[in-house]
Amino acid sequence: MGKKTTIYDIAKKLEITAATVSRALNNSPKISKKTRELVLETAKEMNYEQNKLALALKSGKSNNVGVIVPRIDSNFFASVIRGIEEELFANGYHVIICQTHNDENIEIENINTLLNAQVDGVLMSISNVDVYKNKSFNRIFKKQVPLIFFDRKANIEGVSSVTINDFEAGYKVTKHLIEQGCKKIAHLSGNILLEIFNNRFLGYKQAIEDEGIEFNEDYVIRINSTVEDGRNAVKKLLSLKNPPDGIFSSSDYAALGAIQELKANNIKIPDDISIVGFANEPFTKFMELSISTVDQSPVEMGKIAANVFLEQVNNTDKSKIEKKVVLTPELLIRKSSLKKDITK
Amino acid sequence: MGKKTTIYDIAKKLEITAATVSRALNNSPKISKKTRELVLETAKEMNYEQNKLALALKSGKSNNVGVIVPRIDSNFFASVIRGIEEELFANGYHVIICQTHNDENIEIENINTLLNAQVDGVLMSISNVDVYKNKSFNRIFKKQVPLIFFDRKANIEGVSSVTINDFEAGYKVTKHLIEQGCKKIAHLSGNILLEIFNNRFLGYKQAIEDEGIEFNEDYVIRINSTVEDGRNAVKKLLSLKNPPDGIFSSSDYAALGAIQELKANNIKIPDDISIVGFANEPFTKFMELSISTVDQSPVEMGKIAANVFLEQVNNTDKSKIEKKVVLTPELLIRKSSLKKDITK
DNA sequence: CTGTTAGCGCTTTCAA
DNA sequence: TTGAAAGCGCTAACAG
Repeated sequence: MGKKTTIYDIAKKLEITAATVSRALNNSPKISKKTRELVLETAKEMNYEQNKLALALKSGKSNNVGVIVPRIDSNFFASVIRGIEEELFANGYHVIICQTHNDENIEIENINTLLNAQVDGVLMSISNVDVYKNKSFNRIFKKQVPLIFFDRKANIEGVSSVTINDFEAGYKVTKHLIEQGCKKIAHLSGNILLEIFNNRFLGYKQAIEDEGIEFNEDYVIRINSTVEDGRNAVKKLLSLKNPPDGIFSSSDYAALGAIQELKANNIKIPDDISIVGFANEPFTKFMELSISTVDQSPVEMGKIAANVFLEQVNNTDKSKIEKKVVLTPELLIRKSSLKKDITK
Repeated sequence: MGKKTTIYDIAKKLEITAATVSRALNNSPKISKKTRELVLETAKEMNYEQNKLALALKSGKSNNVGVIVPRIDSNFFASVIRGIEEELFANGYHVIICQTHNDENIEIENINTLLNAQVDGVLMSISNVDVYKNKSFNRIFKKQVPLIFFDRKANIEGVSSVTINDFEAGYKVTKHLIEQGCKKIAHLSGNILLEIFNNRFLGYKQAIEDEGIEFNEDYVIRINSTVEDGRNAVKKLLSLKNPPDGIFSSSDYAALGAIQELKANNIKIPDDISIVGFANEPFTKFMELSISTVDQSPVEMGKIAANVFLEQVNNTDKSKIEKKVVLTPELLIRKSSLKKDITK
């Protein structure tokens, strides 16, 4: 009962050979209709189930892909994974999840164990910018396992990636704030070593310069994407001799913290200070004072990353495919940055 | 370069046999210190990496477990999965994610493909109450693959589960509303066929009866866990000749919709109507009018489910382990149900 | 159309 | 302490 039936069992029963059974099961053309039906029938009778492990060992394809993210319990990453899973499951792949918690050692370990498990590909959002310099990381290239970055990528030649245009996002947000009448715009940034944060910052900078506003170093505060850091950043900003009248936060959570702190100081939003976040976390929409933010279409990002992987893995000829997909961010203007007295 | 080195390669180089290499690599006691060191050394030199697939085929253990949830992009499920992954990765297992989108056919298909992939266990939150009656589902018992339910479980003898005490949760919430002075308490329920929703409902009913309040069928509305359904439910409630003064929603999203609709009708929360949700979704805390809710400690739930699996899989003797873990829900009282003029 | 054979990479008796 | 050989379950090349 615990023992599973193999193709040998059904071969023996039918007094044929395992190869024939295999052919029948796989709809090989070189088999008679009669035996095929017979095999299929008795296979069902005997509750035969294909052992994918044997197939995997034989073919060298596990039909598993690894997905590595900092953590899964953030709406953004969970949504990307949702997209990946939906697309890949439909193509016969399973998705193995790994979290790094932004720990470089764990990140490397994840890659190692995934490769040992013979995954057919790795989709990841890097935690550590320099991870690709690690020796273990190079196994992925040596083994020629398709690697696709999404969102937090490293810039490696020959490696595909799916991102949004963070520069454009930063530019759009800043432009929007300026159009709302803001002249002194602060920026809550993240780890500038990560491309995404650097690009958002560069977009911000470009926008204010394009509008003839002078760049002020004091207005740029580098923080983590947390509510608390957002609050602290605002404390710092308010203590400036010339505090800002607009804030572009690279994180919704920090934007939330900023709003809390501003309210605690009886500062009116958006009239005194307008604010825009980033990522379109669900709560931004639900607040009474809804928070303007940037949508990154994470589910679509996941689907596209999955499809880039599929292309790559199905690409038979030697030509290396390198695909850099850049999605257009969508600025969602909500109450936190929309002044009522402005008529456009 | 693309070809990976096997134990045969290193055996050949050292002019020993693959078996010896295997023993050296696995720290078998029956091997000389000298050859072991030699093997380990050249293994490193040749960049040897164990092929887990071969091991899996040989041993019948894949070191993968499947996790099946309705969808991954909800904070609750993502958090449970986070807990599962953290616990299982530390024990050498990989987590394969599957989503059902509440589609029974997909749910069955997920189970089938996971079993074919030879997972060592399945942790799931069921989408369809009757899924266990499906013939395919029974493969899981025939194969003796450990099965653990979390949150949305079916009541099957011999199957372990990790849940919260939903009855207690429903009871606590309702009692709290009564203590706040509510006398006419409505309940937004879910699919009553799922134990979790039925138990919350039963807790609710018990509480009002314990307090001498008459149960009113009109106050119980069965909806989906969405903002829109929450709004519609409130519309219905407000149209009653005797509308409620308190609402216990089995879903935070529905609670949010309810609040939106109440506000649209200029009804004061919590003074005119108090409201409590369920699940402690992040947004409930962030609203200006923060929403009272029930925390289910999802990360811990995941960790426990993982540990129940580990116990089960490591249990060598024949004795069936059936473990039904029931966690205590925590009522989080926030603004939406805390009347200022009440002094306790 | 079907059978024979070999092999994917590893572990594990059984002998030596 | 090491070697030889079998086998996990499947597929594919080669014969017939």
